[in-house]
Amino acid sequence: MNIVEIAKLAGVSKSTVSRYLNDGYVSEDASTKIKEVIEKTGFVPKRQAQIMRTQKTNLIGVIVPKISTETAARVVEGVTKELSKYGYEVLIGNCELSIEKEMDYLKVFRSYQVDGIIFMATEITPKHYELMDQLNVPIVVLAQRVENYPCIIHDDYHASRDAVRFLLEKGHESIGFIGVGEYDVAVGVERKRGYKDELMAQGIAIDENLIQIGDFSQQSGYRLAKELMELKRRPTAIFAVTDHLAIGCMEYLKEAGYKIPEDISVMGLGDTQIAGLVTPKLTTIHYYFQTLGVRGAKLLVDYIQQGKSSTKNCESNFIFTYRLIERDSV
Amino acid sequence: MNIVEIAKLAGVSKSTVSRYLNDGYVSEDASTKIKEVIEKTGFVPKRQAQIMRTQKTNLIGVIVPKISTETAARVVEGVTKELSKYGYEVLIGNCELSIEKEMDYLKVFRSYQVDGIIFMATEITPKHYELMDQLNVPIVVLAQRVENYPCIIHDDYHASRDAVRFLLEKGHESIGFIGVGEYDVAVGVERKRGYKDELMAQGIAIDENLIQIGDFSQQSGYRLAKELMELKRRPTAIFAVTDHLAIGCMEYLKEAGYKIPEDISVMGLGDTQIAGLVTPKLTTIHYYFQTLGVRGAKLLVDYIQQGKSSTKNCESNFIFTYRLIERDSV
DNA sequence: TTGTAGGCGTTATCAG
DNA sequence: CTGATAACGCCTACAA
Repeated sequence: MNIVEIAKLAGVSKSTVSRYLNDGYVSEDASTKIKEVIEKTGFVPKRQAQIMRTQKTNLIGVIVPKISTETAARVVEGVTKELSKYGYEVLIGNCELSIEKEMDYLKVFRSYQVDGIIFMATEITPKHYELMDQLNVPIVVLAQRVENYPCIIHDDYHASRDAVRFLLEKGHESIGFIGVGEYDVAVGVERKRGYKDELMAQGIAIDENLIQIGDFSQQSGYRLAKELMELKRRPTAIFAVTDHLAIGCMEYLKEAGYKIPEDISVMGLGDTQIAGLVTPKLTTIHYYFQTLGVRGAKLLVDYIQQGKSSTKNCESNFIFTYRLIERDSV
Repeated sequence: MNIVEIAKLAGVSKSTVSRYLNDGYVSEDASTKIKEVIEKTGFVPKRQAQIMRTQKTNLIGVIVPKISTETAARVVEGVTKELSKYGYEVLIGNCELSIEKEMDYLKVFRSYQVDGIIFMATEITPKHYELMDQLNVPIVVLAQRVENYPCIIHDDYHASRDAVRFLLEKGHESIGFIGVGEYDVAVGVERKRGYKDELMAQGIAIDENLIQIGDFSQQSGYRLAKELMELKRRPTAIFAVTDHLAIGCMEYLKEAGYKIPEDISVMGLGDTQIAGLVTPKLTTIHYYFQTLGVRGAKLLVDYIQQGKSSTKNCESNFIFTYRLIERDSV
């Protein structure tokens, strides 16, 4: 069923049907006739053909590291919600933590001629840059700072400093750190930098033994907490760079018979759902992931509406604020 | 940049380029020449034009009630993972719990001529059926039983019975029930039916006071637990139809000074991430959401490969099993 | 092995 | 206000 058949049935030309569907610059007679036929047949114009003609897909590609991750899901929630306001559809690229897949989706999205791309990144390699540069479509990067492209991120450095300062103010001087590898700049580099800088700013020497690095898993938090507590000079508080790590950390501590926060304090970062559900409730820093998604989507839409064919060198980097949530683990 | 320009630069006809891109039935001379040009220009054939010609979009529409929900995210993880194996791209329809939006996406997906639809449903209305019937595309429904269409669901009825039986076997005879409205058949109807049937099967009379119905929120669990505990004839165990409700329930119980499971037992259903993280760890029933997504995707792909233009009356309903996870709350 | 020509379903331009 | 006609970029007979 296509526009020509509708035209035939309604006894008009296909241009008239097309006009009816778009500007509506059609006589009443023709209108009612066409309307009738369309309703009877359940005709819907094909987007592919429209796209072919107009070169506007109304498609946005969204790349996420892993959709079943709470943070990614929240970001996507925000992105889709905002985008649907503007009539965009979302092509989702779930990368299952594979960098190859990120590249693949970048390419696939190009072939689908998406109007724009939201890229929730973890690690950005030179190859990413190369691809992004030849993409010719507005791109907004989320949750990771990136050179030459607009990005929206949380202020990891200051969030981390604030967390440490909070612990310091509570009287802790020996603060263990559970982090992740530096390939992830936001989580691995910035949050560690915040930790160190805050300690130094308060005149406390960095004890490298207190700095433990693992991966993102809960087990990692568990294991590193053990390391920390088996040190001769044990910390009185532990700051983990994600809630997940903090939960793993608490799991070990509870098993080992420590009372939280009496014997040792624990602090996380991110304020995922579980933070308010564990016992004791985790003191952490709230990150506005959904809002991040909303803002990222809005920014992308702005670029598209400005007719930009690339956002390279559009260095409008937004840094999101955060909020310290005091619960029961410190 | 299109196939004609490439042809011109390579000194061949556009059909040769097209062949190079597809079957590859091209002389070596031409091949190397074309390859060179494509690499230099970074040309990528446009999907829209291909689709136009081939009428195959390689697009699958996925409708979810709310993507930031852990269950939905897990299902989508499975769906996207499986679909990407077969080279499909995913258009995501995040409905933010609005039935209108479900309809909208059904329509949008039709206009994009998706090759198939995965529909993670909550409530299915006659209007849904009407739309689905005229869609002319394979549809697989997930997590909700639906007439006339293939669907994959968890065995809510038996899961619920098993949960109750477990409680019974632990010596509880007065079991409170926290449920949700019947508009959601899987969660609202089936799980309640399981509860009642198991009690009756064991010769225990149904006490309607022990059956409390609310919404899906944690607060609902909290509030209904309160109702239950203020009853004259208090239950010694509570079965909540979702983990979330169970968590809310536990929250109230702990606040009110009850010891779990000494004073009262709590059981959930779903085994979301938090279940293993709360204190005490929640005894619940594990649901395989990601696998459900995988299987749903596979089934859809099968239908597509069979060339079905509709899955109406393809009543291949799969019922997924589940697993009772015994933790510390019973 | 290659090129020519036609068409997929729209929208946009331009006369009428 | 309406209709004919030419694209959009690709694939695919068919002929050479």
